[in-house]
Amino acid sequence: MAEPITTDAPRRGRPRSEHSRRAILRAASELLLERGLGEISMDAVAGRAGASKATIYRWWPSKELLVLDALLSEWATGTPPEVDTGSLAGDLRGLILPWTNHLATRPYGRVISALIAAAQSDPQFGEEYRAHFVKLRREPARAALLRARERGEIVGEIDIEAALDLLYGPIYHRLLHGHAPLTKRFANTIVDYVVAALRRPDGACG
Amino acid sequence: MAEPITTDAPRRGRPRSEHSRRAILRAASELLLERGLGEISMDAVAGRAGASKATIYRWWPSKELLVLDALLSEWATGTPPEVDTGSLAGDLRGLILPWTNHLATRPYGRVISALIAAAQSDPQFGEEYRAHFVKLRREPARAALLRARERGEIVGEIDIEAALDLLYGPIYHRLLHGHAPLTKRFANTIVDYVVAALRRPDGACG
DNA sequence: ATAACGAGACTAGGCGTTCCGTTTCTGTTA
DNA sequence: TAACAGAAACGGAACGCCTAGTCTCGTTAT
Repeated sequence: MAEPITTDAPRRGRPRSEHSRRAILRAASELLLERGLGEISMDAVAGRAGASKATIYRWWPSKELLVLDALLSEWATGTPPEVDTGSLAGDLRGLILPWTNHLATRPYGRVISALIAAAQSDPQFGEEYRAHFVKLRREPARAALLRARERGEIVGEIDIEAALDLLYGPIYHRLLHGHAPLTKRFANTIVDYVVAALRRPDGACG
Repeated sequence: MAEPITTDAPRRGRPRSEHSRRAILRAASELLLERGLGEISMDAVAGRAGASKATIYRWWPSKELLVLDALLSEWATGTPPEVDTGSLAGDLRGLILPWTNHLATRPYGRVISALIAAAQSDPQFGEEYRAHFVKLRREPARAALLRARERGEIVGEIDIEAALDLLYGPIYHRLLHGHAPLTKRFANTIVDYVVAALRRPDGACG
């Protein structure tokens, strides 16, 4: 995102300052944690980073995309480790528990909700956000569901996409609405419910 | 919200203009549907309503609370009809399907997400939002779950709050993230999953 | 020669406030 | 009954303050 062009030939002129790049991302990340997205200004980011706003806009097209880059760079929200525990419940727990803990211990809520709000009116940003924050999370869970189906742990006609929403939706719901705490116990309960729902999608027994 | 004081004695001075009040709420609601919350301005609301900003701020303390009042007044998001169909699936379907349809046919997403974002940094507004948009929806569903437990349709130790999140979370998830469509089929699938999960919370049979 | 850098002025626009002259009510006095 | 004074709301418009994003300038590194 920050480097739209990648050329092998040496560039002419003064090269980009790696020091500034890191300072800007760090400042954006710090301010994001202290306040929310709507409560920080580009002037504040520039001031804390010791950079000028011109430099920021030279490399990032908007505040939202700078913030997205800062999150991806500093918060280490990379692909979760994909472990195969041999059971659907174990696989899902391995995905959901660390992530839920991450969400609950940092002021993610206000940041994520501001990103979602920004995504509503800026389709390009929305696509970028979904690719990094939503789809990246869904794929390991989708793989776990497919493994469970191959093992015969879940049977019948399963709506995989709906099952993924059943898993992640409740977590996001509590994160964004804050009507109840986002505890480890809650995450475990959701995983239990999801597994139970998929084992008997029609509620029958036998 | 608009009438902080309710006195029976007639007030002195010029009374509040009901015409202006309605015009302001109508203008706010219309602009909200055409654009989002972040894309409308108080000047635009005042202009369309033929009112002055001073009048708006005379009765509503902020843009967010004006919008909340406009939604509650114009969008008729009253308490859903509480029907007792005799089965948990029927009760939940009666609650979820009309609401999902409502969300899908109007540009609710961008508005709701902006409200959620505003709620993150304004606790007082957040409480107001949750009371009207979240708690109001949860209570009939909670009642349906309790009826099902009394009937013996669901047994064992049920985490009612988590079950409500399992029901509403996926809907909000698709509404806000837009990674998949919010169809009637999806809502039905979620209800089926929830009922299946609650019948066998531990996944066992027998 | 080229291009990025920091500093800072600048534009454009939004929220919320304040002042102004006017309008519409109530309460009092003649 | 009629006039008048006070109270409070009204529309219009300007204003202060803040923020996103642009632009210019002199400087610095390749």
